[in-house]
Amino acid sequence: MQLFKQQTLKISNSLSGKKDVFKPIKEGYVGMYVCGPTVYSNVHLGNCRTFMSFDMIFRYLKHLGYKVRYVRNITDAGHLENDAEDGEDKIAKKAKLEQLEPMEVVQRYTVDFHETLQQFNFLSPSIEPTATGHIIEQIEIIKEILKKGFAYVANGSVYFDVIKFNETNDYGKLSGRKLEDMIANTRALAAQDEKKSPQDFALWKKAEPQHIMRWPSPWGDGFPGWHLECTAMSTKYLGDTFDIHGGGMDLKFPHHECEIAQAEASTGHSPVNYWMHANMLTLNGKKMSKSTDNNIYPNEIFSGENSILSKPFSPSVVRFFMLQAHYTSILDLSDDALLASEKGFYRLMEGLKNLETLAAGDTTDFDIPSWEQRCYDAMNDDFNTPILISHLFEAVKHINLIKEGKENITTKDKASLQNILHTFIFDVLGLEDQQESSGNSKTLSGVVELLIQLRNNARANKDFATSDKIRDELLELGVQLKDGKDGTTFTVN
RNA sequence: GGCAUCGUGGCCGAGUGGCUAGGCACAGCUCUGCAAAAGCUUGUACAGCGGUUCGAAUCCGCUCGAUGCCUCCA
Repeated sequence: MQLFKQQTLKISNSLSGKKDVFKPIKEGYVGMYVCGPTVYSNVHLGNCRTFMSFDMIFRYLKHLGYKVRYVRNITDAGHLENDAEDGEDKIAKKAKLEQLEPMEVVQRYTVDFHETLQQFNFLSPSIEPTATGHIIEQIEIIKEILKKGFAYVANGSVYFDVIKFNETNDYGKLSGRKLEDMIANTRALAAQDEKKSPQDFALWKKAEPQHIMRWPSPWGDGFPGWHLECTAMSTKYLGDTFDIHGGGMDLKFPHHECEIAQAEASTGHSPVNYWMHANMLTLNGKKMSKSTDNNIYPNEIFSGENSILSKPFSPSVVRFFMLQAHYTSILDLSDDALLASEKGFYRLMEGLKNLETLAAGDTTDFDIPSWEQRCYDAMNDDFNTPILISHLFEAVKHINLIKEGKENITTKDKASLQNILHTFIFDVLGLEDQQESSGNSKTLSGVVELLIQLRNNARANKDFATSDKIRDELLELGVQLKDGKDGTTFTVN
């Protein structure tokens, strides 16, 4: 069952800039941390893509037999609007706006987040820590960084000293930036007096009297900086050095760069072996963003209530659509692309159903073991789901040929094929056959079967007016009849 | 302005120094009472211009274009 001993997994590592062979720190175990959402509004589809990519990665690692501890945080405090003096906490700002308690805001959007992810069939992470639950840990790290001399206190706030850090370490190694360039290109911001250098970032911010969310600290009442929470929570649950750290591409700089700096400053060594970045989902060719309103919410897609798409699309179709692109590529959402994915997805599900009904033969005209290995090869090559899906369609093609009587499969191979397909489609890709789960299916299929019988009787009597009427009217209701070699089947759209 | 990524056939989207991606759409054929479904076949694409090479869409350079980051964002 320890497939990882047979398969060589390669991962695109943003830190090395290459595809590296994955070797966990402790054989058989993987520690993975992914930056979760800031719960100050509903998750939009762009957010979901990142979490979906890591859900797929989590699933595949588990499938390979690794014991994975997957930590995905909830940012419920400390996320500043900007680093300027008037920096305001996103949660607190929203709370004032809506006349709610900050924790009420957090609760509302955390629930929304979970509900949305559930619809997409995400697995729960092993631990889902919150920033506010780890204030003590964050203060401890700040103390440690101060002790090492890489931070300074200014007027009740604590800042990370980037220039000092860069003397002994490499600030910018993840994002490919040089500190000199950054300094040369810094825009002159007003009210930066507290910071020694504009590149310095807050570890702890002093809370102004009107600030609602505040905690006591050795430097006075305040709240932690955004970058720090991920350092605190990742190292608390995964150790000072862990295997995989993931997140959206847009967090690479400065967020992840700062995480590296904080960890190296406090512990003296690099916190993460493999940095993974999921690319953006775009809409109208532009990145989805809460602040620019260029976004679409999952529920708007499921319900069809939006101005972009011609019809509703189910969560599995959306999931399939996203998995047809590699997670490191930018993907653009469009009606045409979703329509194409929807048809493809139904074809895949249809193939799976057809497989169950195949009659077994004496031989198999389809090299299943080598095909299976190609499926693994695709996933081992940096989780290449588009290639995996193309292989799945290859299997569908064979299934249809067998159904047509043009190829054969033995009982044993049929079971094996069924097993492999189920594993990849449902366990690894996390897709769901939503027609199956749509309830009432027993009644419906009974009724349709009856109509099929009536239609076949009519056809036998050459009463094509009746048979076509049954066929066409069923189609209008969304039931498509399919005349095959061994009788008639149907699908519901 | 700086850093980075990308530019693939009608659309979406993989990939590789020389050999079929795949899905959707379109066309022809097979099957069918007719369709649909399914199967088969065809399309010969890799932004432009140079260079390296026996050979490049794949490596290098330049040009053009797009996007991301540089300020909050997955």
